[in-house]
Amino acid sequence: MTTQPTDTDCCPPSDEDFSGPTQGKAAQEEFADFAQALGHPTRVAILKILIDRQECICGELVDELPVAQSTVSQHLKKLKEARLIRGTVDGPRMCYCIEPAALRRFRTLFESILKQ
Amino acid sequence: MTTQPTDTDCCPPSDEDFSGPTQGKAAQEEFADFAQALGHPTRVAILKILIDRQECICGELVDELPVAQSTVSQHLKKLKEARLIRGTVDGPRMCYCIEPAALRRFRTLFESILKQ
DNA sequence: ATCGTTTATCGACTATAAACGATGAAGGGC
DNA sequence: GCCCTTCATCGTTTATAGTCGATAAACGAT
Repeated sequence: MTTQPTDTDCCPPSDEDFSGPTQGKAAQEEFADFAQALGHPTRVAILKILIDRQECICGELVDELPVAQSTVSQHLKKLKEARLIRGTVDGPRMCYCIEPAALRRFRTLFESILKQ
Repeated sequence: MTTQPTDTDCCPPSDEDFSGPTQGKAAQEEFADFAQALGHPTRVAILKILIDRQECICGELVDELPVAQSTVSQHLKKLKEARLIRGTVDGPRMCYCIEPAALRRFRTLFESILKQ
Protein backbone atom coordinates (compact mmCIF):
# COMPACT_ATOMS: atom_id res chain seq x y z
CA MET A 1 0.00 0.00 0.00
CA THR A 2 1.03 3.60 -0.50
CA THR A 3 0.65 5.92 2.42
CA GLN A 4 -0.82 9.35 2.22
CA PRO A 5 1.72 12.18 2.43
CA THR A 6 1.20 13.04 6.06
CA ASP A 7 3.13 14.34 9.01
CA THR A 8 6.71 13.37 8.43
CA ASP A 9 7.09 11.90 5.00
CA CYS A 10 6.35 14.67 2.57
CA CYS A 11 9.97 15.73 2.39
CA PRO A 12 12.08 12.70 1.60
CA PRO A 13 15.86 12.75 1.91
CA SER A 14 17.55 14.49 -0.98
CA ASP A 15 20.59 13.53 -2.95
CA GLU A 16 21.81 17.07 -3.34
CA ASP A 17 25.55 17.51 -3.48
CA PHE A 18 26.92 19.95 -0.94
CA SER A 19 30.57 19.11 -1.24
CA GLY A 20 33.13 21.55 -2.59
CA PRO A 21 36.11 23.57 -1.51
CA THR A 22 35.93 25.36 1.82
CA GLN A 23 38.58 27.91 1.00
CA GLY A 24 39.21 30.24 -1.89
CA LYS A 25 37.11 32.52 -3.99
CA ALA A 26 34.48 29.91 -4.88
CA ALA A 27 33.91 29.09 -1.23
CA GLN A 28 33.59 32.77 -0.39
CA GLU A 29 31.00 33.23 -3.11
CA GLU A 30 29.08 30.19 -1.94
CA PHE A 31 29.14 31.53 1.59
CA ALA A 32 27.94 34.93 0.39
CA ASP A 33 25.05 33.25 -1.43
CA PHE A 34 23.93 31.50 1.72
CA ALA A 35 24.33 34.69 3.72
CA GLN A 36 22.34 36.68 1.21
CA ALA A 37 19.54 34.13 1.31
CA LEU A 38 19.38 34.56 5.08
CA GLY A 39 19.81 38.32 4.89
CA HIS A 40 16.13 39.07 5.32
CA PRO A 41 14.15 38.71 8.56
CA THR A 42 11.21 37.03 6.86
CA ARG A 43 13.41 34.33 5.40
CA VAL A 44 15.07 33.74 8.75
CA ALA A 45 11.62 33.44 10.28
CA ILE A 46 10.58 30.93 7.61
CA LEU A 47 13.63 28.81 8.24
CA LYS A 48 13.06 28.95 11.98
CA ILE A 49 9.46 27.78 11.59
CA LEU A 50 10.54 24.93 9.32
CA ILE A 51 13.21 23.89 11.81
CA ASP A 52 10.72 23.90 14.67
CA ARG A 53 7.98 22.04 12.81
CA GLN A 54 10.13 19.83 10.59
CA GLU A 55 7.78 20.55 7.73
CA CYS A 56 5.06 23.00 6.89
CA ILE A 57 2.63 23.68 4.12
CA CYS A 58 2.84 27.06 2.46
CA GLY A 59 -0.49 28.28 3.80
CA GLU A 60 0.62 27.78 7.37
CA LEU A 61 3.64 29.96 6.73
CA VAL A 62 1.41 32.63 5.22
CA ASP A 63 -0.75 32.52 8.34
CA GLU A 64 2.28 32.96 10.59
CA LEU A 65 3.92 35.77 8.71
CA PRO A 66 2.78 39.39 8.44
CA VAL A 67 3.17 39.62 4.68
CA ALA A 68 1.08 38.76 1.66
CA GLN A 69 0.87 35.27 0.22
CA SER A 70 2.74 36.25 -2.90
CA THR A 71 5.53 37.73 -0.82
CA VAL A 72 5.91 34.55 1.17
CA SER A 73 6.05 32.66 -2.08
CA GLN A 74 8.85 34.88 -3.33
CA HIS A 75 10.87 34.36 -0.18
CA LEU A 76 10.32 30.62 -0.43
CA LYS A 77 11.62 30.77 -3.97
CA LYS A 78 14.84 32.43 -2.85
CA LEU A 79 15.35 29.94 -0.07
CA LYS A 80 14.77 27.18 -2.59
CA GLU A 81 17.24 28.68 -5.03
CA ALA A 82 19.79 28.77 -2.20
CA ARG A 83 18.94 25.09 -1.65
CA LEU A 84 18.21 25.82 2.00
CA ILE A 85 14.72 24.34 1.70
CA ARG A 86 12.85 21.88 -0.46
CA GLY A 87 9.22 21.77 -1.46
CA THR A 88 7.18 18.79 -2.48
CA VAL A 89 3.72 18.85 -3.95
CA ASP A 90 1.04 17.46 -1.68
CA GLY A 91 -2.13 17.52 -3.72
CA PRO A 92 -3.03 21.16 -4.19
CA ARG A 93 -0.64 22.15 -1.43
CA MET A 94 3.10 22.54 -1.16
CA CYS A 95 4.95 21.02 1.74
CA TYR A 96 8.24 22.67 2.64
CA CYS A 97 11.07 21.42 4.75
CA ILE A 98 14.62 22.45 5.42
CA GLU A 99 17.61 20.88 3.70
CA PRO A 100 19.78 19.96 6.68
CA ALA A 101 22.82 19.35 4.50
CA ALA A 102 22.68 22.95 3.29
CA LEU A 103 22.70 24.29 6.83
CA ARG A 104 25.65 22.04 7.62
CA ARG A 105 27.40 23.30 4.52
CA PHE A 106 26.76 26.90 5.53
CA ARG A 107 28.16 26.22 8.96
CA THR A 108 31.20 24.49 7.49
CA LEU A 109 31.91 27.48 5.28
CA PHE A 110 31.38 29.80 8.21
CA GLU A 111 33.91 27.93 10.31
CA SER A 112 36.36 27.57 7.49
CA ILE A 113 36.31 31.11 6.18
CA LEU A 114 35.74 33.05 9.37
CA LYS A 115 37.97 31.13 11.71
CA GLN A 116 40.50 33.40 13.35
CA MET B 1 57.65 57.05 24.81
CA THR B 2 54.70 56.59 22.53
CA THR B 3 55.04 53.95 19.85
CA GLN B 4 54.08 54.44 16.26
CA PRO B 5 50.83 52.79 15.28
CA THR B 6 52.35 49.73 13.68
CA ASP B 7 51.70 46.07 13.21
CA THR B 8 49.36 45.07 15.97
CA ASP B 9 48.27 48.08 17.94
CA CYS B 10 46.16 50.20 15.64
CA CYS B 11 42.95 48.44 16.57
CA PRO B 12 42.61 48.42 20.34
CA PRO B 13 40.02 46.26 22.10
CA SER B 14 36.54 47.69 21.91
CA ASP B 15 33.89 47.97 24.55
CA GLU B 16 31.02 47.24 22.17
CA ASP B 17 28.09 45.44 23.65
CA PHE B 18 27.12 42.28 21.84
CA SER B 19 24.80 40.82 24.40
CA GLY B 20 21.11 40.37 23.78
CA PRO B 21 18.49 37.71 23.33
CA THR B 22 19.35 34.73 21.17
CA GLN B 23 15.77 33.81 20.42
CA GLY B 24 12.74 35.68 19.21
CA LYS B 25 12.06 38.24 16.56
CA ALA B 26 14.80 40.64 17.65
CA ALA B 27 17.41 37.90 17.48
CA GLN B 28 16.20 36.89 14.03
CA GLU B 29 16.49 40.46 12.82
CA GLU B 30 19.95 40.79 14.29
CA PHE B 31 20.97 37.58 12.58
CA ALA B 32 19.52 38.78 9.28
CA ASP B 33 21.52 42.00 9.59
CA PHE B 34 24.76 40.09 10.03
CA ALA B 35 23.85 37.78 7.17
CA GLN B 36 23.04 40.66 4.89
CA ALA B 37 26.34 42.32 5.69
CA LEU B 38 28.10 39.13 4.62
CA GLY B 39 25.82 38.62 1.64
CA HIS B 40 28.27 39.99 -0.88
CA PRO B 41 31.46 38.25 -2.06
CA THR B 42 33.56 41.39 -1.78
CA ARG B 43 32.61 41.86 1.85
CA VAL B 44 33.37 38.24 2.62
CA ALA B 45 36.74 38.72 0.94
CA ILE B 46 37.43 41.81 3.02
CA LEU B 47 36.62 40.00 6.22
CA LYS B 48 38.80 37.08 5.20
CA ILE B 49 41.76 39.36 4.51
CA LEU B 50 41.31 41.09 7.85
CA ILE B 51 41.15 37.77 9.63
CA ASP B 52 44.30 36.56 7.93
CA ARG B 53 46.29 39.74 8.51
CA GLN B 54 44.78 40.84 11.80
CA GLU B 55 44.68 44.38 10.50
CA CYS B 56 44.98 46.17 7.22
CA ILE B 57 45.04 49.70 5.90
CA CYS B 58 42.39 50.60 3.40
CA GLY B 59 44.80 50.97 0.50
CA GLU B 60 46.00 47.42 0.88
CA LEU B 61 42.44 46.18 0.60
CA VAL B 62 41.95 48.27 -2.52
CA ASP B 63 45.09 46.70 -4.00
CA GLU B 64 43.81 43.20 -3.26
CA LEU B 65 40.30 43.64 -4.57
CA PRO B 66 39.18 44.01 -8.18
CA VAL B 67 36.94 47.00 -7.56
CA ALA B 68 37.40 50.74 -7.33
CA GLN B 69 38.58 52.49 -4.19
CA SER B 70 35.22 54.12 -3.61
CA THR B 71 33.49 50.77 -3.89
CA VAL B 72 35.79 49.22 -1.30
CA SER B 73 35.07 52.18 0.94
CA GLN B 74 31.33 51.59 0.60
CA HIS B 75 31.69 47.92 1.51
CA LEU B 76 33.84 48.86 4.50
CA LYS B 77 31.11 51.23 5.59
CA LYS B 78 28.52 48.45 5.54
CA LEU B 79 30.76 46.12 7.47
CA LYS B 80 31.34 48.89 9.98
CA GLU B 81 27.61 49.55 10.28
CA ALA B 82 27.14 45.85 11.00
CA ARG B 83 29.87 46.26 13.63
CA LEU B 84 31.82 43.41 12.06
CA ILE B 85 34.90 45.59 11.66
CA ARG B 86 36.39 48.69 13.20
CA GLY B 87 38.56 51.38 11.68
CA THR B 88 41.01 53.64 13.41
CA VAL B 89 42.74 56.63 11.91
CA ASP B 90 46.45 56.21 11.42
CA GLY B 91 47.69 59.52 10.17
CA PRO B 92 46.33 59.93 6.67
CA ARG B 93 45.47 56.23 6.56
CA MET B 94 42.69 54.10 7.97
CA CYS B 95 43.54 50.87 9.71
CA TYR B 96 40.80 48.27 9.75
CA CYS B 97 40.44 45.17 11.85
CA ILE B 98 37.73 42.70 12.63
CA GLU B 99 35.54 42.86 15.71
CA PRO B 100 35.92 39.35 17.07
CA ALA B 101 32.99 39.77 19.44
CA ALA B 102 30.69 40.42 16.49
CA LEU B 103 31.75 37.21 14.78
CA ARG B 104 31.16 35.34 18.01
CA ARG B 105 27.76 36.96 18.30
CA PHE B 106 26.92 35.97 14.73
CA ARG B 107 27.94 32.42 15.43
CA THR B 108 25.93 32.35 18.65
CA LEU B 109 22.83 33.53 16.82
CA PHE B 110 23.48 30.99 14.08
CA GLU B 111 23.65 28.15 16.58
CA SER B 112 20.69 29.39 18.56
CA ILE B 113 18.31 30.11 15.71
CA LEU B 114 19.29 27.42 13.25
CA LYS B 115 19.85 24.53 15.59
CA GLN B 116 17.74 21.56 14.61
C1' DA C 1 -17.37 19.85 -16.08
C1' DT C 2 -17.47 23.23 -12.69
C1' DC C 3 -16.17 25.14 -8.46
C1' DG C 4 -13.31 26.19 -4.51
C1' DT C 5 -8.74 25.86 -2.59
C1' DT C 6 -3.95 26.48 -2.81
C1' DT C 7 0.19 28.34 -4.45
C1' DA C 8 3.34 30.16 -8.15
C1' DT C 9 3.99 33.70 -11.32
C1' DC C 10 3.19 38.15 -13.56
C1' DG C 11 3.17 43.11 -13.74
C1' DA C 12 3.85 47.28 -11.59
C1' DC C 13 5.88 50.01 -8.33
C1' DT C 14 9.19 51.52 -4.77
C1' DA C 15 13.27 50.96 -2.35
C1' DT C 16 17.75 49.39 -1.63
C1' DA C 17 22.19 47.89 -3.38
C1' DA C 18 26.22 48.16 -6.23
C1' DA C 19 29.41 50.40 -8.98
C1' DC C 20 32.11 54.22 -10.70
C1' DG C 21 34.33 58.85 -11.28
C1' DA C 22 34.78 63.17 -9.19
C1' DT C 23 35.22 65.91 -5.30
C1' DG C 24 36.41 67.00 -0.61
C1' DA C 25 38.66 66.65 3.89
C1' DA C 26 42.54 65.54 6.73
C1' DG C 27 47.15 64.66 7.46
C1' DG C 28 52.37 64.43 6.45
C1' DG C 29 56.43 66.22 4.13
C1' DC C 30 58.83 69.77 2.13
C1' DG D 1 52.28 77.87 2.92
C1' DC D 2 51.85 74.23 -0.75
C1' DC D 3 51.61 69.75 -2.56
C1' DC D 4 50.91 64.84 -2.32
C1' DT D 5 48.80 60.93 -0.39
C1' DT D 6 44.90 58.64 1.53
C1' DC D 7 40.31 57.72 2.14
C1' DA D 8 35.26 59.04 2.75
C1' DT D 9 31.46 61.02 0.66
C1' DC D 10 28.65 62.79 -3.17
C1' DG D 11 26.16 62.35 -7.37
C1' DT D 12 24.86 59.49 -10.92
C1' DT D 13 23.67 55.33 -13.15
C1' DT D 14 22.26 50.59 -13.40
C1' DA D 15 20.74 46.43 -11.29
C1' DT D 16 18.62 43.78 -7.82
C1' DA D 17 15.35 43.22 -4.05
C1' DG D 18 10.97 43.63 -1.87
C1' DT D 19 6.11 44.20 -1.85
C1' DC D 20 1.50 43.83 -3.34
C1' DG D 21 -2.77 42.76 -6.08
C1' DA D 22 -4.25 40.15 -9.80
C1' DT D 23 -4.08 36.20 -12.49
C1' DA D 24 -2.99 31.55 -13.78
C1' DA D 25 -2.11 26.74 -12.94
C1' DA D 26 -2.90 22.49 -10.51
C1' DC D 27 -5.63 19.71 -7.84
C1' DG D 28 -9.65 17.64 -5.11
C1' DA D 29 -14.33 17.42 -4.49
C1' DT D 30 -18.91 17.48 -5.99
